[in-house]
Amino acid sequence: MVSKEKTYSISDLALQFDISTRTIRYYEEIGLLAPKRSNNGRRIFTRKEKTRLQLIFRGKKYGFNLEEIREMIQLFDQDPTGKRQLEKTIEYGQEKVEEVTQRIDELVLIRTEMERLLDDFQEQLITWEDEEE
Amino acid sequence: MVSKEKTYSISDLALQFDISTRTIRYYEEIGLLAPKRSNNGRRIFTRKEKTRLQLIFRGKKYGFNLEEIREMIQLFDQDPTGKRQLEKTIEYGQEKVEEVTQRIDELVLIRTEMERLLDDFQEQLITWEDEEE
DNA sequence: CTTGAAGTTGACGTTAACGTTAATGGTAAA
DNA sequence: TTTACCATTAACGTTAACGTCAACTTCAAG
Repeated sequence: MVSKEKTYSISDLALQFDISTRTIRYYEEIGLLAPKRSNNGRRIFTRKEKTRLQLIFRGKKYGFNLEEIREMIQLFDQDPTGKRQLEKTIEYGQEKVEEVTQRIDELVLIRTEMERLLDDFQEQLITWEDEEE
Repeated sequence: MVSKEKTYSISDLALQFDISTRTIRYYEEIGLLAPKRSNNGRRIFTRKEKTRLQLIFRGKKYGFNLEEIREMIQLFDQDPTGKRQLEKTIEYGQEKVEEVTQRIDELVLIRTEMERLLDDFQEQLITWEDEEE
C-alpha cells in the first residue's frame, strides 16, 4: 500500500495560511521546506509541510529569525539516529527550552510593569472624578 | 534649583548598552528618543533616555518592531493630561496588556511541546541504554 | 597653533524577508 | 485550438534597521 495521504498545491497552502505563494517558495529556497514534486515539476505539500509552517509562524511571532527557526525545525524533525546524536539533540533542546523560559519570564515582567502603570492611571482617574463633583 | 541630574554623552550610552552611536541617532531620527542638546549641538542623555532604551530593547526581544515600540513608549511616557485623554490611554494600555498575555500563553505552549518532544527522546535514550548492556 | 578625540549631519551601502514582474509550461474547459 | 488558469524559474524591487564613510565642528591637551 502506498499510503495515499491528502496533498495540497502551493496555492492551497497559501490560502490556508494567508500568505503568498512567493513566501512558500522562499521558504523552500532557504531550506525550511522540501516538498516533493509531481512529474510535471509542481510542488506537492502534505501534512508534514503544514506542520512545519505552523512551527515557522509560531517562531516568527517571537522574534526568532528564519535561520533560528531552521535550527528548531531540525530539532523537531530530525528523528535522531544514533545514541550520540540523540544525546546532542536533547542537550540542544534543553538549551532552547531555557531560552523560551527566559523570554516568558521577561514578558511577565513587562506585563507587570504595564499593569502597575495602568493602575496608577486608574487612580488618577478616580481622583479626577472625585474632584469633579 | 535647576536639579542637576547626571547626564551622559552618546558614546557613554552606546557603551552602556553595547550598541552603536548610529543606532542611537537612528532612534532619534524615527522619534524614539528626543535628547536635549547642549549649546554646541551635542546630544545630552539622562535617566529618562536610559529608561527608554531599556524599553526599546525589551520590546525588540519579542518581535515588536520599532513602530510598535514607539506606540508603547507613548503609553509609558505620555503623562496624559485631561480626563478623556487619560481614559483613552488606559483603554489602549489594556489592549496592549492583553496582547502580551497572549504572547505569554503561546510561548508557554511552545515550551510544553518542546518539553514533550525532549521527554520522548529521553525515553528513546533509556531504551537504547537498556539494550546496550 | 595643531593635533586628536569625540561630536555633528548627510548620504549611500547592506541584509533579511519577502513583493513583483517577466517569460514560459501544462492542462482542462469552451 | 484558443482561452484561462495555475504552475514554474529567474531576476530585479522594496522596506526596516541599521553600518559605513565623508566632510565638517568643538574643545581640551600638548
